[in-house]
Amino acid sequence: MPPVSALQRKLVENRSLAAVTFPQIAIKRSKRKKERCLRLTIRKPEIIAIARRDGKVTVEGLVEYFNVTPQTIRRDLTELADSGELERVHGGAVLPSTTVNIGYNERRMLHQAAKVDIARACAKRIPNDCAVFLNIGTTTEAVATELLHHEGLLVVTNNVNIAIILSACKQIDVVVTGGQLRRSDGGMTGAIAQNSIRQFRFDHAVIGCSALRQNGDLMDFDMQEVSVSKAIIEHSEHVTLVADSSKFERKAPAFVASMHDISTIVTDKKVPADCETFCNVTGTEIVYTTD
Amino acid sequence: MPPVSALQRKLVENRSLAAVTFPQIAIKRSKRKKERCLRLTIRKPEIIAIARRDGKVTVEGLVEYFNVTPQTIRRDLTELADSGELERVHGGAVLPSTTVNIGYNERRMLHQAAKVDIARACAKRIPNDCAVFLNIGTTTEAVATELLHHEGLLVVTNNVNIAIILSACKQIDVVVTGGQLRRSDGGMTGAIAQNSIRQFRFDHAVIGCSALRQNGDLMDFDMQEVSVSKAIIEHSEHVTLVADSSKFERKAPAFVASMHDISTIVTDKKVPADCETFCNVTGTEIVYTTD
DNA sequence: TAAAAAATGTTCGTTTCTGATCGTTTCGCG
DNA sequence: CGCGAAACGATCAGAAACGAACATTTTTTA
Repeated sequence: MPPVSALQRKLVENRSLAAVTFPQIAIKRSKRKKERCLRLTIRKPEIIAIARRDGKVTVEGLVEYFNVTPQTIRRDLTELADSGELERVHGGAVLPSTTVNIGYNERRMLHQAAKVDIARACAKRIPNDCAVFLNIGTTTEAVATELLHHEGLLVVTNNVNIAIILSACKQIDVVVTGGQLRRSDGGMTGAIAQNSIRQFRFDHAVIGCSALRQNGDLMDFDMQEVSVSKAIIEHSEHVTLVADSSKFERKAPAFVASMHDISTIVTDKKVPADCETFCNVTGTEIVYTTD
Repeated sequence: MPPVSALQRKLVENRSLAAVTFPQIAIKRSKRKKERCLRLTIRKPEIIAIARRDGKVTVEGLVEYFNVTPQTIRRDLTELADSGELERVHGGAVLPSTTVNIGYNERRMLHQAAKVDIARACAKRIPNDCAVFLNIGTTTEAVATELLHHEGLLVVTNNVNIAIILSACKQIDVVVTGGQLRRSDGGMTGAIAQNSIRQFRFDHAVIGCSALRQNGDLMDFDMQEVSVSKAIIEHSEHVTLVADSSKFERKAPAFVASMHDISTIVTDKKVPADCETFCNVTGTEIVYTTD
């Protein structure tokens, strides 16, 4: 028996030989490889069901259950992982529940330094003993952290993360609006949230947005959030927009509010000239953290 | 056919030869080795789930649970700590202090074993595809963890911890009632909570209580919570009380409900004779976890 | 019915994980 | 404060799992 290295060489030779002799075959091969043909096996739905029930599946267990070889199960799991329905691990697969939280944590890190600066500047402008609303968003979460040393605040929020952050502080009364919980960012929206907001009048509201257009319009990705933001603005005396400069370059589909509604913008870099002009017209104060 | 060991030896020889001949390659190799590649183990998600449920995990306990060596568990915990999902302590790991209230964590440990059993029994009796309410309480939180693998649930809760626990699961819609946030246990009460509850009709409600009197009256420490519980009972078809046996010996001032209102009690030890008699009268089913 | 395609089984080299060992650090107790 | 025990981290060999290529079986389709 020849050593393996010789075998490998031989295999390589054979392959290249085939390619040379029958190029059409080689082409077919590569084509088939490129086509991501997903196999429709009877096992897949059942595998997912088992994974949902148990939180995980093992190759070994599925081999026994379906009475097929491990290789077949691996193929199934690999494809389920490719399509994002499961997460592959050594020896099996698990539900991909963790991925959501990780995504949010990473997003939270983005522009972290700028956000902290913005949050600090924003918190400094909020006095003690008043009623504040904090909206969804990573920047508003940063504001919550900076508010921890204020006194006599009543903070209302529709962000479950903010609720947790502020629950550490005895000096602050926290009210949660309630509503449909959004996994991606811990936000609560919907009719319940709006109804709760309508029962208050806020001295200060701190809101974020997904994007800020040149003409000063606040835009967002989520329609649900729009109606909540509108309710907030309606019931607040002073509205502060916290937005790091990355928001100037982004686009988002849903109109939330115009600059008329905003009392103060806190940001880290020079806003676009058009937007600044608009702020002058509407009397919106611009606060830069870099001062 | 050469034995595998011979093959491996040959490979090793080749590698070390390469290392001698081209030292720069050896350096590359070692660099690559230093890169922390995270292992994809099937245990990690389960470890996190256990940590969320119990507030902590021990190396010893996990060794027994997974039937692997302490070294392997340590590796898992180290990596979970590196990625920030747990916090490493001597002998095990705990939830990161940011996610959960510290004093509350300790209370969560109390009667943990009984609570998990009760939660499991309770979750087993809740079908898929229905509307469920989960009230304040450490035992109801344990129920939430056990519900993670249900499908098609709408869960409404006035407990911010439960909202966080369930937000990990894509299969479950979570609605938060909102209300005044209580620092001590993450509960939300008050008019907002009650109003939200009134907008639903629940197939199942899971509630806890601070104490259970001999005559079957459910008692609580907090007046605020009483009106919320009343609203829950009013709007639920099936009400399950989860109460570990320590509740039988406690006293609490506020009357929440009588046994008439409860469909099922899930508990770990024999309820007092008087109470049992009362359950027979009211038709309340008693489920013991020790069965 | 035969060819083609898909699914499954088989083999083999490679990667990754696990358990064992050893030296070091931390914890608990006197 | 010091000591012993337990827990810890690094390292390495062996084992298990893995993926790629190929062979075989089953299903589809022309």
